[in-house]
Amino acid sequence: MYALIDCDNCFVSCERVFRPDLEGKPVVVLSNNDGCVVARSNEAKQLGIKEGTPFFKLADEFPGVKIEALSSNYTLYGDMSARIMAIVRMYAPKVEVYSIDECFCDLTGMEQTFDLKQWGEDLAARIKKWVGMPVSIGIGPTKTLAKVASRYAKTYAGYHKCCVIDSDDKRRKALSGFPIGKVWGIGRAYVSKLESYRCRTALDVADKPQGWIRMLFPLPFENTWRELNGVSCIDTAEVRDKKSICTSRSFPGMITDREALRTHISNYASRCAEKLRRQHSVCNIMTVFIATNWFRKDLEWYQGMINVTLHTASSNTTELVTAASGALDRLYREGLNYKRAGVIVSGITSDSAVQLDIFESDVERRKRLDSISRTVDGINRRMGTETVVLAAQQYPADPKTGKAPHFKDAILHNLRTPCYTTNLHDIITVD
DNA sequence: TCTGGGGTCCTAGGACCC
DNA sequence: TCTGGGGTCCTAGGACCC
Repeated sequence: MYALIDCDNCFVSCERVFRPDLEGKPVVVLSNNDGCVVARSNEAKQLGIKEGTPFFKLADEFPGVKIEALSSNYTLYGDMSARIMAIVRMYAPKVEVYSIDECFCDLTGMEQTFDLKQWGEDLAARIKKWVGMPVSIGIGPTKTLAKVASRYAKTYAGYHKCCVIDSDDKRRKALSGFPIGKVWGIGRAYVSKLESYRCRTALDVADKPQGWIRMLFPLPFENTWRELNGVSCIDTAEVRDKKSICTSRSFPGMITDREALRTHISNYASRCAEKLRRQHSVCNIMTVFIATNWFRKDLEWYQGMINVTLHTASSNTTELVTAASGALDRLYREGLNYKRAGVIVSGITSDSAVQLDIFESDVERRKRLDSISRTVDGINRRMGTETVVLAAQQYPADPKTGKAPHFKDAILHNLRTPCYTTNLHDIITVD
């Protein structure tokens, strides 16, 4: 059996722990640059606010409605998430953190000693009490069915935050009331295809013969079908190294200047290098892209993407920033208004087995650069991110303060709440 | 005026090889 | 007139997830 522990409206609930005044109100949390709605409270969902709605459209779409909007505060959400996962690990031996707001537990063998329904209810109550986060727990013989169960636990108060599917009767009953589009692994495109075959509920799909599924759908869909029928085939993944790592941003305004773009690209490359080193990896392919604003139909649209192959796989900041900077020069076109850019690294392997380039002329230089990057990581860990950066990463100084702004401040977040749990200056006071 | 960021896997098609 | 069969690698794009 598998359990899925899923936070209810995670980002909104994190904020409400420290802002009880937000209880009962429609609350939304916004993406970077306060762009789109990425999380909604139940009240906001009931109003009909859709995920992904641009923030600036909310006022038009819901005139006269008071909606509380907050910038996203990933430092806070990440810390709250870590606390929740720590509690789950006290309850189950095998935990797979699936995303910031959910995790799977492999409950194999626990059925014999635990009443799983009670186990789930206790865990949900514990998380609520210790962290303040409401969670819903679904338990079933496959991960997909655990997901189905968690949705029932979330929707109906009668389940006391935990729903268990532990018999074929319960499975069929749960699936017969479950819209096909809510099934894990079935998105928009499959829904319209399935509907054309009169499949509306999850049970309609589950009851189709395997040959029919195989003929009409790609391979991964067959796994979903099996899982709906109680055959587990999505196993608990151990924590794996990333196969690709991306750092990209949209800009608050638009950028035309090549050097301003270069500063951003350098920071993305540097951040990718950090992420690589954190998982003890190196990469030998780098993709750099820049794009203008897709939504501005009045301006020229351009999207450019370039792959760079590194002769020797690397994770040091200097080499990756140099590569990215060179790519930018090949991509850049004069006179355009750029809105988005990013760096993706792939061809990722372990840093313990780097194949050196036969023509590498200066192996010592490479070693020095790697060692500098490791030292900088250490300083930034102790003293705060971006304490030390390459000159290429530095933004022009603010004329008023004389200080160079940080990369992390290059995005807008006007409605940001404090980092209550990670910054001593932000700790809440009680009068 | 203002429209996010980070992943995975699969497939189709083209270039190339024998 | 009639033009095979078997691969690899790469890229672009689409599907899905959070």
